Amino acid sequence: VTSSRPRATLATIAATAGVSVATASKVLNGRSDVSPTTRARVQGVLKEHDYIGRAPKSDGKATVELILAGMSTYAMEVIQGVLDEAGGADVDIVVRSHPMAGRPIRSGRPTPWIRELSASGRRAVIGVNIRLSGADLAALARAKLALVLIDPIDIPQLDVTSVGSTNFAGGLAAARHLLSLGHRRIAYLGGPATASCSQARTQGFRGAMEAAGLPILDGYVQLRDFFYEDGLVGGAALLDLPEPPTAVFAGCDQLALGVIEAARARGLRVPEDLSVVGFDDTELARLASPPLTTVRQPLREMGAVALRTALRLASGEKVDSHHVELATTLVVRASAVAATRLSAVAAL
Amino acid sequence: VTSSRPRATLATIAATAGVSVATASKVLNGRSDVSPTTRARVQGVLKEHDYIGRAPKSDGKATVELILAGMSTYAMEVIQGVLDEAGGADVDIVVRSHPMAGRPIRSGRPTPWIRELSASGRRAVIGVNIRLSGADLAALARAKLALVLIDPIDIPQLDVTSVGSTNFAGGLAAARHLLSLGHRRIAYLGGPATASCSQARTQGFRGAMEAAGLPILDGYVQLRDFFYEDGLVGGAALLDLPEPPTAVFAGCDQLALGVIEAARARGLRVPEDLSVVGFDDTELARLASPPLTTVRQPLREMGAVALRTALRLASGEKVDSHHVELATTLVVRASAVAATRLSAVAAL
DNA sequence: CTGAAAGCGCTTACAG
DNA sequence: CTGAAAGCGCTTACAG
Repeated sequence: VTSSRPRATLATIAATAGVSVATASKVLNGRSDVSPTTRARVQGVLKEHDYIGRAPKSDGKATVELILAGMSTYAMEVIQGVLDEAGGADVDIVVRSHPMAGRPIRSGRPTPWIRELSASGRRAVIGVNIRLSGADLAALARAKLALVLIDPIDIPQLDVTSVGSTNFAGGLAAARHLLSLGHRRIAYLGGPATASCSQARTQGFRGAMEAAGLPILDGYVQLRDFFYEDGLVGGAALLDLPEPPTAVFAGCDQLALGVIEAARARGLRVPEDLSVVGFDDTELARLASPPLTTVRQPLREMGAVALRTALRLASGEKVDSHHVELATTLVVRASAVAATRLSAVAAL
Repeated sequence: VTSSRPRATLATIAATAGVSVATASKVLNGRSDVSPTTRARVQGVLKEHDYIGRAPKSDGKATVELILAGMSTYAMEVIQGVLDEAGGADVDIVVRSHPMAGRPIRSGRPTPWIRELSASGRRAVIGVNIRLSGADLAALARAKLALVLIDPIDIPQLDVTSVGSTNFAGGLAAARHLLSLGHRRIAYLGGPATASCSQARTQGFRGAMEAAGLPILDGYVQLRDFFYEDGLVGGAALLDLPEPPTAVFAGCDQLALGVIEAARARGLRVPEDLSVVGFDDTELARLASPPLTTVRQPLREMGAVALRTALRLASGEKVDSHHVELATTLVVRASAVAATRLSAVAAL
């Protein structure tokens, strides 16, 4: 774990392995005319020194790696933002998806893909909805790779740069909107309590209800995951309550769509019989029927900001704040309307 | 447009420009101690020869470029498929989005991004929903870059490798499904007549109707673009017909969602009052309310096949067929149901 | 199977 | 401002 020795050259590799440069070169290139023992020895040294060959032509385009916890309409917007910014900044973006990257961390060793990364000559890396262990962070630092996290699962840490959005304010705005529409029986269907963005939204909701002096009824807060299926079962649970809500605030658009479908399956119409507000404002919200009223996270802008920040970090600049939050805004479409007299009265 | 001269070396550049290698090197690296005239001359020669420097170390991971005509849930599925396959094949994928790349072609010069591409040492390129001019193709060939197109806009050409899906069979299956449900007044809302995939779907629809001995009523075929907004206005046009359809087959999922929303805006329920079938089976279909019955294109598999093919091409292998089509399948969900007695009777 | 030697493509310190 | 010369990091044909 030497912090910063100069890039290893074939000559030093050869010397360390006690062979000629010619032989080392043959091993490197997988030629067949090398004895197995020699080959093994040289390969050992090669690996040990993290040999990566001659420095790449510097005038080649910089490339930054974009790591997704999985593909989704959410990820799609972020990618779009990063790509747009990359076009202007003249950098290449290599995308990879690691479905495991959002899961809890076990070991103390860096995740395999971090090792690969250090050898690949990237300028920086951007992680979306990802969680990194201390070992990962250390490996990245050792490889001198700038890192920016978008909407990190864990609460923003001092030693990682991250960009998010104002989730608390967003939760507040969603609940207030429903309140201002005259709803009183408002339920919340949220994502996992372990994700920091999710916690903030939940507290925003609670805050608004409290400020309005309204109680949160029994069973009116459901915390699951962020998927459509969770919306389906969470929505069902809410609608099957003895005293069902007249409005549901869902912690993301997929959850909201699940609620809408759960309502439809019960013969309930949205927004006539049930108002629904989502969160994110991905493509899904615009294309839903009815079009979804939702809290917009500026995902494209978040992608663009992440890339700009990563590039700045990579060129050695200090960054003002290790965490920035872009503003969320309420986008009013058609899935939430004024509470009917009936339901408003029923709530008294 | 020389077909295949060896990679230019600095020595030949210098000779052509009538300077020493040292001077050429200085120009290449942007050193200041070169006279403006000399610099200009050398730069001219550099550009003329498409100078790209020493061949990159071959043992670095291969990287292939994925070019999208734009970001969408369709593109998202394809990316996912390419990424999955890339993980196994150990190649990096750099993604770029060129919103213009699907537009009609004007000039006889290669598109700017093709020029950049040749210098970047990619192993191959995959284009999604893209159209390439002869000049583009020639530039790619000159750079010895393998190319595979996914769902090309133009009819598959002999000199480009492409992968698509059985659009005609898909169109046929969609229409037959509606027919088997007892619908008679079936309309078609399709994408642009200029896209070959779109033409095939349209003909599939016509074929099924013809085989059933049913006429296609006046105004029952609407050809627009593939966007949600087109579904909205196309759906409106269809529903406002004096004799509106009882079922609509839409040429893609976004169009179908537009139709569903157009119906909702008129107080019509899907599927009770109107059956809708889509095409593609992107995320949108699964998450729609009601969940969309649609013709599935195996977009992930298409991405995976495209990458495998591109890699094979890049390593000099011949490929059996310059165009392969993966099978489409009808996915029955909830947006299309049996025609009500009323509408079935009305159609007689 | 190994390595001395020639060579390639490039860069850089330096003399003019 | 230019280029001859030395040098770097690597590869390859070939002698042993």
